[in-house]
Amino acid sequence: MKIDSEHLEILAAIVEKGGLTEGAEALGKSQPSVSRSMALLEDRIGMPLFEPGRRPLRPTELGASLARLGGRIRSANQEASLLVRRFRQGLAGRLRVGGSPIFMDGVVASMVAEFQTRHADVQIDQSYGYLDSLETGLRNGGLDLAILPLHPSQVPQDMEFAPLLSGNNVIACRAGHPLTRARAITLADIAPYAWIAPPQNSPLYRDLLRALKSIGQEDFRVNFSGGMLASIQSVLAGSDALTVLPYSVVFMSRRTIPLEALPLKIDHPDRQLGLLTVADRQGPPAVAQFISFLRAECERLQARMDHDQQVTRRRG
Amino acid sequence: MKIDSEHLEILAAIVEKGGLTEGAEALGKSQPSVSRSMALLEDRIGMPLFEPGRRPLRPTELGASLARLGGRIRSANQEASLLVRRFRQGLAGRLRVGGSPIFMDGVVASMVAEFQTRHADVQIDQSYGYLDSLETGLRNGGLDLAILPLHPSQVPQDMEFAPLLSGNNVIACRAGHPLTRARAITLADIAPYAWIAPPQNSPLYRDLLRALKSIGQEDFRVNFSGGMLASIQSVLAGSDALTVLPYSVVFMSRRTIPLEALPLKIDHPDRQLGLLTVADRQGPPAVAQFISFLRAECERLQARMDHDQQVTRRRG
DNA sequence: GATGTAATATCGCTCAATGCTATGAAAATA
DNA sequence: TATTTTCATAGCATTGAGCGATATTACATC
Repeated sequence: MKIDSEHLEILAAIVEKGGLTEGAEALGKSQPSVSRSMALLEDRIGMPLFEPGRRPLRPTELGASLARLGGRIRSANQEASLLVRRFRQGLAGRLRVGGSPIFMDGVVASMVAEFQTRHADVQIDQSYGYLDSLETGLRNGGLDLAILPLHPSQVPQDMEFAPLLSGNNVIACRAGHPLTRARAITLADIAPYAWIAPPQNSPLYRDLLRALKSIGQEDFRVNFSGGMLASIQSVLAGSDALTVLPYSVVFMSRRTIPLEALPLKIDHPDRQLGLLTVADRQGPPAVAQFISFLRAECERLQARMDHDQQVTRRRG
Repeated sequence: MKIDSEHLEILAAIVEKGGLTEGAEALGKSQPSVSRSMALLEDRIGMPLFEPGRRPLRPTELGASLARLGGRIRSANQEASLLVRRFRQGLAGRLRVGGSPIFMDGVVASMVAEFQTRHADVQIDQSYGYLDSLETGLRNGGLDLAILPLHPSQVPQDMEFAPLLSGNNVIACRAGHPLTRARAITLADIAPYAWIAPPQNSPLYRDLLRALKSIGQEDFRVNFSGGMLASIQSVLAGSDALTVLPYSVVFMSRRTIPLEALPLKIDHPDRQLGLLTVADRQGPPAVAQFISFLRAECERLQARMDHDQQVTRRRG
């Protein structure tokens, strides 16, 4: 025999409030409605739930026991309502974000930290990849969101790209690197130093090649490769090696890792770091929350970077 | 916004069984029914519960979370069903029993112990009283059952009395008491010994007076009064005092307390120890269980007592 | 790919349950 | 006893659950 959970919840409210009328009020129902519900329940289980002929309706032993269970049901139900509300507001849920490694590690991760301090119940699953894998991830539903540098022409069919930051790269080195003391840097100045190479298949690696080509350096020596950002930062900080990084990454790293960008104009690709999403799919609300958060954060970051560059330029 | 608990239960079943069809089967409902229920729930909360376009229907993050809560509701509901079933069979519940002190302590308590080893979930609230207080207790619903010695003419209006044991009293003393060695006891033999008196307002006290009168002893000395059975037993066992007790109490006590009944015919009242209940009220099923249990136990006890008395008589 | 199979969604229908207001009955309180 | 409070019942409209029949869609297998 299956008992209607709704009935148990009503019973719990009545017992808790100490009377049918008050219970009905607490439930937002009319008194006759709950009265009839209880009569039906008593009929079904074939036993009295309330002591007969007592006016402030008092439960029998069985009624009290069932009310306890009804209370458990009620609390589970309330928790469910709460959960739904939080999900709707994007304050709970899971979020699968994929992106290019350097940018995710160097910029996005700290924003994730900030986001999670505000929305503690949003779980973020991060993964790494470049355009191809991210695109398929978005298409098959394995990703809600991709973050990567992209040229407008590269945006796949049926997808939307929202720029977050300018994608210009710089040549990075440790703070206090000999080259930072030079007023104007020539090809000959750079030649002696070894390079840290990003992953071979990364756009950043192609950027490195292009950048060096643009300043006339065709031949270069690589002394470290294959590392993710944390490794690159360590090698960079502990040696005189050079590498190519998005300016935003260098900028964000300054607090903890003493890096500098060489004041050297390099040919940077016409790309922007941004968000790639499937066009007509909004996914869980937490995605929208995260996106708007990211945009706001990046806007602030961009402003700080612009301001910083102006100051540097004026000084230089 | 209130979520239908039934929907959460259905969701839990679907997620647990890994598919809508199997979930429906487990719930004993048709597949279209649960499909529509889920569609309705999705409509209400305004968010998808299942990943779109997956054929062995897989829950979204939200769906899985709600399913967990649905599981809690389901288990509470099942527990409720179980509870009702146990109540109906009299295997659970609360039982308020009142009775005359000596008999409750000396006979009923050990039967309660036996009853509870079989029906662990029946809680028994025992109280003490005599006819008047027991009757009002039964009438106002404070008692489910009364156990006391009663003469048929004393049975109140609208109540039923079911005899359990013969109510004859005996003069009790410690085993090895000097009087037990006498072949025939005379009034002069008894005269020197002090008496333990039951409570002044108890029927047993009146029985004591009557018994002594019947054997011609008008004057007697009381050296202990006011004690409940455990005290009486201790005083009895540790001294040469005498008292009047129902034979059944002496009989039941023999195992632990070495008592004997004097082979002396006393005028015992025409009463029987039995159950008093309100006529047209069956109360909780546990009452019926307990009553039938008591009757069986007392029948066995009566048989043992009869047998024992025959043997004693033959020997004596 | 094409096709067959299994899983799910939709439709049309009936019936049970819930909702309300109005009102009656009974217990508690004065 | 009179009055108030509290619960039960009646009547009626609406919603949702239930079913079978059937359409649709994803997955599997060739």
